[in-house]
Amino acid sequence: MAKASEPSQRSAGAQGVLDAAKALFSEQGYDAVSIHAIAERAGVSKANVFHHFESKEALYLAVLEQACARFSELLECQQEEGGDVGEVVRAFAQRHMRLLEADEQRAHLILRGILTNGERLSAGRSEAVFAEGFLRLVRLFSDAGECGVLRAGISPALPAFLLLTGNVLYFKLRDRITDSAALAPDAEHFVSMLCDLVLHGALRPAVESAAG
Amino acid sequence: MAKASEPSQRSAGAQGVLDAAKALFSEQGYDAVSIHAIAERAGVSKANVFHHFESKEALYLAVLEQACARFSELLECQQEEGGDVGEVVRAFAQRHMRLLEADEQRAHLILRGILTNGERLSAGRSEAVFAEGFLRLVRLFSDAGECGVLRAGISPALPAFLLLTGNVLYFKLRDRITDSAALAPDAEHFVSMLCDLVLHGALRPAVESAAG
DNA sequence: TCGCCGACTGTCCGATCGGTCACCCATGGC
DNA sequence: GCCATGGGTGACCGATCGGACAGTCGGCGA
Repeated sequence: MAKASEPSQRSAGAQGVLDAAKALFSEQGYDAVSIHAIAERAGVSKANVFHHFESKEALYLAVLEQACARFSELLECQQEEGGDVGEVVRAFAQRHMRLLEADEQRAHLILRGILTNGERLSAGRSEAVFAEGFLRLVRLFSDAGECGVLRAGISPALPAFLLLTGNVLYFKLRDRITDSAALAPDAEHFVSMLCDLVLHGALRPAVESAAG
Repeated sequence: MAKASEPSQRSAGAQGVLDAAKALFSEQGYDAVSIHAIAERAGVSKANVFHHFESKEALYLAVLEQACARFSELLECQQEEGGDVGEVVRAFAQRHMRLLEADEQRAHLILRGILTNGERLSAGRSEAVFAEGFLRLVRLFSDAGECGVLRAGISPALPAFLLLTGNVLYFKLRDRITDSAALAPDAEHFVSMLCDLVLHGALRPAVESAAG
């Protein structure tokens, strides 16, 4: 039995099950999805699901693991080089948003793990991948703070928090706000405006205006 | 049978069921909670639950309805009087956060309805109560914008969005961030800092500095 | 050619799900 | 005394849940 051991190199059948599970879990959540539904979507028998994964929970964790792995990988592969703080932050935020949009199933899956208070199913992996991006951004602002670029009384964690959560909640809620008070025509505009506001609110005037 | 008709004046037994359901739904979600568990927690039989509520879904909606009603009521009872835009916004944000903290079960219940993409169970009521606060805040900034107080290129919806979602996500995530990059010592400090950053980022320099 | 092994399936299981039903019992107006 | 009524209950229902098991099939190395 292959079961849950090596995360790499799944057989075609196992990957099919994994893909079906990813789609269903991401849009309905753990409890609302039955093994039967996953098997049906994958075009295999229910028993086959248990052949590849030793339990429903193991399958869910495998789905989450794969989603987080790919997300972390993409987030990490590009290193921001030094330069203007504002530009680096803008680039990071845009990349983060594009990463959310690139695979909506993956994004919803990870966010679900974070937002549903880890009430069950460790999901610590989701938190880790979120924390990873968060801490990198915090460090960016923290360094800026040591150079005296931050306004007084602003914790470096706050702008980082606002940028990430702003992106995330825009991503989750955008199709339910459009009607009345429109936020932005599209995600890219939103991120641009968000960075503008946050940077202007967090950096000292001289530095910020010099930054553009 | 009383069943689901008048939202007002439940019998003691029915309210006991409602309270038990509220506690369980808020911390585990709809699917993960069984009628048996609710009945056990309320100290009544399972059949009794169906005596008071015609189905699990009706019970859930009743719980949500009561939670939203109380939240809306509290949000609405205090009218902000005119004056300094910054002060009004600060007062609103602090009140919003206190409302979240006053009843964590209620808050988690409403947020769950919003954040789990309404994948089932209308939950439109949660969205409405969220939208209510959001639109009021947007109008505030929108009026400010017409007076030329907003910086150019800033949509009035953006600072409103940031304040509300900032509060909400701080409320949901605070106990999982404390370790490394601390955001703020407590909720009140967080809201204060958040308002400072958002107002400074959204308002024109002259106005903002005059506002304190 | 045979035997092995992994992918895959049909069928069954006990548990639990949401929900129904007949019934009990205390109360109170007549 | 009597009956109507509403809160409350235990026993039970069919459906579905996650999971177990025995067995089939096809490819591959010896």
